[in-house]
Amino acid sequence: MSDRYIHKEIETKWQKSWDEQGLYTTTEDPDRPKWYALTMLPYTSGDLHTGHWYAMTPSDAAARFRRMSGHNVFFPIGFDAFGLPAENAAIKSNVHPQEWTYTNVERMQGQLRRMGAMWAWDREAISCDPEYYKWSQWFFLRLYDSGLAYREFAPVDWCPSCNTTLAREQVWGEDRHCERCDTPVIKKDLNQWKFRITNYSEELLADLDNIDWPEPVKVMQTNWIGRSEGAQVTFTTETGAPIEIFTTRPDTLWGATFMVLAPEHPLVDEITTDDRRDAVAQCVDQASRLDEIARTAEDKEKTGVFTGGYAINPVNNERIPVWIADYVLMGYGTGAIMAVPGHDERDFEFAKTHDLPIQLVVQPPPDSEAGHVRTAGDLESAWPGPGTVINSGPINGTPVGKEKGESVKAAIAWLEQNGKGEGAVNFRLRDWLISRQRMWGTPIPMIHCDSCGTVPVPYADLPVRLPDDAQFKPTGESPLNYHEAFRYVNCPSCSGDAERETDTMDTFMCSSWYQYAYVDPYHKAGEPLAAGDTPWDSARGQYWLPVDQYTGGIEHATMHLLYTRFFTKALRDMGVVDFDEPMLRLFNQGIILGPDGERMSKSRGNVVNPDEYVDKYGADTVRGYLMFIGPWEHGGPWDPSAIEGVSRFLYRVWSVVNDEPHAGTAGGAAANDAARGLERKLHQTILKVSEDMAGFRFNTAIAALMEFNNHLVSVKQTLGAAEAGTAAAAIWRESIRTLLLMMAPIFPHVSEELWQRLGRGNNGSDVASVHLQAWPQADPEKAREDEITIVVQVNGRVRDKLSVAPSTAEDKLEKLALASNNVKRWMDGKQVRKIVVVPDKLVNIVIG
RNA sequence: GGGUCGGUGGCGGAAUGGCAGACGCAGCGGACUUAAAAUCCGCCGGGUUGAAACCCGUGUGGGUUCGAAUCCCACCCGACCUACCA
Repeated sequence: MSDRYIHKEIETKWQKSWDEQGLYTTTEDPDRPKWYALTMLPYTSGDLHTGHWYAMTPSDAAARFRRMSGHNVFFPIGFDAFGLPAENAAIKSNVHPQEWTYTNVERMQGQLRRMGAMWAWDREAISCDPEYYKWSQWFFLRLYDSGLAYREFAPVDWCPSCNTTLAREQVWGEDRHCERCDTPVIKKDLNQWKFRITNYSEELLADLDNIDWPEPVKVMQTNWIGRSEGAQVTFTTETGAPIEIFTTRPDTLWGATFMVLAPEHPLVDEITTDDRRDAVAQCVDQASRLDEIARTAEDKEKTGVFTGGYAINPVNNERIPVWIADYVLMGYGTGAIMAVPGHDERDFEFAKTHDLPIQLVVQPPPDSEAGHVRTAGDLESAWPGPGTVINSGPINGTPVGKEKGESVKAAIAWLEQNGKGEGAVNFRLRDWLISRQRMWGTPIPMIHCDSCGTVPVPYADLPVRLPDDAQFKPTGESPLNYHEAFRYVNCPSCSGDAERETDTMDTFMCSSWYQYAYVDPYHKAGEPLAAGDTPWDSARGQYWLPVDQYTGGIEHATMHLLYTRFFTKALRDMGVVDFDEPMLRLFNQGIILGPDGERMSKSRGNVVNPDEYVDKYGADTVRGYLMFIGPWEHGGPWDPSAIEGVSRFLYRVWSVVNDEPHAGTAGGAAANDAARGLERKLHQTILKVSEDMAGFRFNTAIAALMEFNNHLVSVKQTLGAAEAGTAAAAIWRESIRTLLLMMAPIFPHVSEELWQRLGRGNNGSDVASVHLQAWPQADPEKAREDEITIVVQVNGRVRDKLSVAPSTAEDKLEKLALASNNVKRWMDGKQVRKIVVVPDKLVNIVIG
């Protein structure tokens, strides 16, 4: 073994040793408080990139810190293994997705080991394993039994490049593009399976108050769920058909001068008069193709056509025309609106474009910018603001507030009294579409039978296995459709000819419950399942669940993080778990950027390969560098020269701890002073680093460790060579041991190596691992300064400094300050008006 | 358009009401070396200065306070999210 720091040697050595010692095997120990630390699982892409290192190694440091602080920590790892890239690779190079996936898993396992993280490999779970997905299927059946899974024929979002439908959450941006390939989606009418996440809208919103999650995620989920209060009102067509509408402004019902239906609205056909049929058909057609055309942001002109039909406004029996327009969305509310052009900007614009009547029903306050408005004709734009209700029969004179208030309440009360409508709450959240027309996913365990209808696969028959020999043709239909042995089965109910569902599940289904799978992966492997089973060992689940600390990127705010919350609430209602939320605390790390400050991407050529840097500097340096860049939640650009600083730090620590100092050069008083100074610095550092580690502030923790090491360097010749048995020698030794303990979570390998060298007995035997040691405790008495600096200000400007003992009395500080020559000079004979004394900090003398 | 977060040396950042710039990178000077690398020591916001003292300085303008990078108001700039949501 070399006396130099050779990272490659020690990192491989200790990774192997920790494995052999079983340092990170999981045990349920009821005598110790548990801590479930979870980092978002990687997809089996084939390569662990810098982003993974940035997400995972600080997570590991936090978990290690918890462990040293006395918790029994569970820090599992696994793979999200189903999904399109595997299937696309299969189409391209004719390898089975399974082969592609497991080759990648193997490679990534190796890369993950190089991080030196405390992964619980004994609880690894891979989502494409049949013993994993049989439970995904079990969950599907339980959701189906609970009425939370249903099949519906409806227009859905389709990605023409991925050749599959998508959930609403996977359609992003103004141009409504696919979340994974950026292709704009189109609409298709298809029979698809959905989960009733909307049953939990209210609870998903309310429970955000009970979890310690970052505010941005809470805001994004709140907006996504999109709760709005208002009223449901029934209009009637002249032919007698009811048109339900939702409005947040029932107080403006008397100002409705026309109605607008979404082009896909089921009543469109019925209400359209013969003379308008061609124009309406053309508009409907155009709307259905709208998503195929890349819409420009400026093109906001409201297009629409008159249906020829009329409806009766229930509040005043007025006959108003019914239009269709694409600014009304079938997916929100009821797909029909009352248009109040006087007080809604979109309606106003539409009315102006199509020359429709405008009615004023809220008189703007005289002191407002619309104070001059007396009639609808005076309006230059809609007035959505406050005022007084006018032209509205029974609710005339009610004040309209800036927020929803009295006028809305009055309108709802009137509607309810007269049976015309009622108060209602509407959500933006849509049900979760989980069908995918792809092969590499969990088969949906359903069978379609001509005589029995849709029949669930019996629990005992799970898993419904993916065939090993499916053909991959990008047809837009699931390849399982073309696999006869898979597709044609007997009906479990009547034994007649039947067909399997050939769509597979969204991979977000697998990750909605993976935190539970880790507790006891592949539970009941090889055994038949029943509805009453629990998907993991109950004792293990009781001990570990729920997740105490989750870490991961914010990009999952309205996908995975919403789905897994829904899933947990559904499981609770099925009696599978007894808590409401899957992850009690969440931390979002930032994004690591390329050296140019841009997002890393192959096309930009700014991708940093972590393996290269691990080879050059070692895993400890890469870990430390990533944590030293700045606050973890900020992310930031990778700076190839700044990593040198962390590397140098480790070499300096190595030489401080490992290299013999030159023969003693100082003794007596000098050594005693230096020892007292070092002891103080040591305890101050413990305080600082403990706080920072607990708060994920790794950057300042590392800065404190560096500072402490610099201090050690400066006193090494004095103390490191002190005679054994002296107090000075004892403090030196305690200091370097404690430095290694504090470094262990961030720099696990080099800390272990130096810890062993330091502790090794005369016979050369190893001591217990540094990672099994307790986190050091600071003694505030020892951290206390003997002498502190008090700043003396005159009119808020620093004019002098005093050195005094801590806790010096205020009046004494005041006297000392006034006695200062500098202060006298600046006072220049002026009157003292006031003296502010902040104990242990400053004295400010106000003159003038 | 709406929302959230942010703006501090050449750079990453520290300080969240009390000495602005901890820690590190880059740079400059020096030691060691035949030389270079590595390492070690010193300097390192601007003005002014032989040096000290002093003055200016945390996106801009105003306010609160004995005292503001930090709190409040308005504005400018940037990042991210979201968007015809009735």
